[in-house]
Amino acid sequence: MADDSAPKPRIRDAEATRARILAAAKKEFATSGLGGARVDVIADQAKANKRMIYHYFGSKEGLFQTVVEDAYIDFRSAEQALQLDHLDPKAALEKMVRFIWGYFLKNPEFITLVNSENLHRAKHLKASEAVKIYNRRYVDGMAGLLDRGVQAGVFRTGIDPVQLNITIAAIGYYYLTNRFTGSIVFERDFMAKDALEERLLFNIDTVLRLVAT
Amino acid sequence: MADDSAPKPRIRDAEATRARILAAAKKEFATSGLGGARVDVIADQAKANKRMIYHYFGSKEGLFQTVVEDAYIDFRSAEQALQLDHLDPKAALEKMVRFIWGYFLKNPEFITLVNSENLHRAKHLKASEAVKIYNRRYVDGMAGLLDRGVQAGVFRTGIDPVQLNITIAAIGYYYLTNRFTGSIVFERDFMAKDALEERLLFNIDTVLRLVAT
DNA sequence: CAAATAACGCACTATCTGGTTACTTCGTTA
DNA sequence: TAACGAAGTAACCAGATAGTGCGTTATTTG
Repeated sequence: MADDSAPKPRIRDAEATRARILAAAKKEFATSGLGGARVDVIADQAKANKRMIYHYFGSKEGLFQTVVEDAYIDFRSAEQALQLDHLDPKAALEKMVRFIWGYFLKNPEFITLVNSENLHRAKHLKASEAVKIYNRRYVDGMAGLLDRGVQAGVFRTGIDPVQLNITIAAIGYYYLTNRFTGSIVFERDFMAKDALEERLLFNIDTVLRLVAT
Repeated sequence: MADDSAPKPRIRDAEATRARILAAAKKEFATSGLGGARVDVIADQAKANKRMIYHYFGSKEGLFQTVVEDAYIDFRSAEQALQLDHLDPKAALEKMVRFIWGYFLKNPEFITLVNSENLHRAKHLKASEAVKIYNRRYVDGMAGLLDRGVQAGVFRTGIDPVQLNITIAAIGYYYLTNRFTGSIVFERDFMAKDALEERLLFNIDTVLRLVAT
């Protein structure tokens, strides 16, 4: 491991090079998918040599795997940082819906990476124990939130936190991942400011009605 | 156009060859995406010659475009055939949710094709006027259904049929398209019979609560 | 039945692509 | 400071890949 606190800038910097490759790969894989992505393009964009990619990641698929795993962990980490405990259950749930929507909106690569990974039947994520751990913590948090709501008499009982989480993600994810075909077939601009705001409010409403007593 | 009622089987059959290519292409594009799909594989699978693909469709992208457009029209056509008018509004809406879920489940290629098309920013669907027409008819149908529900006093007013339709599709689509990563991170088999049934019921509940007065 | 038309297929190519070989340069430390 | 390992690079390769040129054969039609 490199010394993060090294004061003098190094000309040779393994960490930095690795990070540049990862950033470039994330972009290229997100834009073109695994099959469409080009290793040469990634090397160029990273201002690195193609040989370095194979040095650090072994293969194109190895690189893809790292990109996908990192993206997943980033997402769940950001979620974890939300601190919903001190909010009342309804407010906490609304904040969660807003957060997930905002994350998808600000990180469009996340969505296309997840799509790519599912096209390949999640074979790159299978190994990752880290992803499971992060997710368990998240589901527990959602279960706790639902319990609090039931105690407070504002949520109904018997809601599966996993189903609820899937639905919260779904109503944002689907709208955004299919914004191109959606804008054509429904003949409206899915990414217009008003349209985005309208969708978010509709989604908050959907979720609150779903859990209401 | 070929004569469908031709009594004697033809060795040379343009229609049939075209259809075989289209079917093989649908499968290959759905499995590997546009970038990952191989023209040679499509030709093989179609028991046709690669030359025929270029004869009928001009290019790999031209073939992809036809596949995507056909898939879209198939979906909306099936939807149109539902005949919801004679059902009471709640039953009709539930039938719609069940239909869309069932369609996604039985036609997994549809989902991956739509994902691919959105990865490419819907550039292949842009030209298709047919798709828009089919969709308009569908949205009108949904609007009519909502109106009927309001008249009958079972649905609330002010629901945008487009938002509702997006949500109905979303809660099924997301679950199914992300079933591979979902099964890993949530540590349950998304495609188990029980899990599928549970998800469908959860979704019907979600939609009925969303429109309830 | 002859000629035209359209379906079909072989064999080829220019280019691309993931991956590698062989080498140089830098930074650290014994 | 010598020497050793790690970072970095350019040139290269074999196989793959989208796309074609051109000839052949079946079907239709005047």
